[in-house]
Amino acid sequence: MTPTGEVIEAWRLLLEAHRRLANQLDHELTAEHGLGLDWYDVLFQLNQAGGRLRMHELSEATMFSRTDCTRLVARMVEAGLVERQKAAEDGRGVYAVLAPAGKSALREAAGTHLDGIQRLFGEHLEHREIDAIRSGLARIVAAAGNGPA
Amino acid sequence: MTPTGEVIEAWRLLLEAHRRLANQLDHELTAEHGLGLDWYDVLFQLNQAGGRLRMHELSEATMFSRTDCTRLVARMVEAGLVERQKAAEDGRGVYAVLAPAGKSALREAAGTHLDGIQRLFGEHLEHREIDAIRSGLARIVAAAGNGPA
DNA sequence: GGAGTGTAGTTACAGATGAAACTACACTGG
DNA sequence: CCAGTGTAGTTTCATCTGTAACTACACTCC
Repeated sequence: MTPTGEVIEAWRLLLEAHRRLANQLDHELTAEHGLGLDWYDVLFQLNQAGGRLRMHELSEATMFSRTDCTRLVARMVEAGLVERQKAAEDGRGVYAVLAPAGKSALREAAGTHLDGIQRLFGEHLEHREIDAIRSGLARIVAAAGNGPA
Repeated sequence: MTPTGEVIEAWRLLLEAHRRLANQLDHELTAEHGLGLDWYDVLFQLNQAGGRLRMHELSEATMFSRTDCTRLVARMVEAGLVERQKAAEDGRGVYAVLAPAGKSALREAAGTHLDGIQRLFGEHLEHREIDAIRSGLARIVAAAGNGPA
């Protein structure tokens, strides 16, 4: 039941790598485009989904709480990057819709961000390591999704 | 400069795995021992260091801000898990010292936590994947440590 | 030996955060 | 059709968080 030292080390490195890179990427994005990583993620997910998502779908896709999504979207509406649409088919529902300004903001920021990912992350990894990370973490994420708790 | 799709996928999986597992591990620790992951980390680092650390060393080891360390230690002193000692050799300095109650709390919580790491993380990884994660992320962390920013 | 610069730690402040309460609408069975 | 139960989203609240100012002490160099 107790993990080996290698497992613990791997987990600690994952924690540290995550914190360092997330901070760095967030700073870069904020400095160059006035966009936090959170806003980027919202724009990215909306774009991936074809331009709009129900609030709870956005919440799941971005891994932000529903509370956060409400506030995030509110501010991004202020900034003109996103619009809100009442769902016609469900009186309770609301769509977050990618606005044109949001789409162009995403396009601009994507360059910086992808660059950062390559420079801070991809560049240091051998191909077999990338594959190992993908396959291993995919299994972990899948297992955590169904988990008993 | 633009990362491959595999690199981006690896990065996204790292983000998702981190968030899911950190949440889950924190909940388990809180539920079973009334200890947050943050407190655990403080106790763990103090123990690793032989029982005491200067505040700024604790900050570096745990990756919490100095502000957080001040507050974290204050609360843990309240709870009797940690003690504060003025540094004799430096009038500005303060040591956070692992109290006996902290040591036993750590010992109890460690079982739960290591178990969780194995169950949620280690168990799903093949040995070669663990090695790849360790070597790759170690290089990344080292590079980020010196980074220009 | 004391002015200037640097470091350790705390505090004040402003903003972010999630859990839980709350509102509004949807569905189901009688 | 309407009570009961469930889901979508927002708001409230209590707490946490980092940045920047602040206090206190240390070191250096004249």
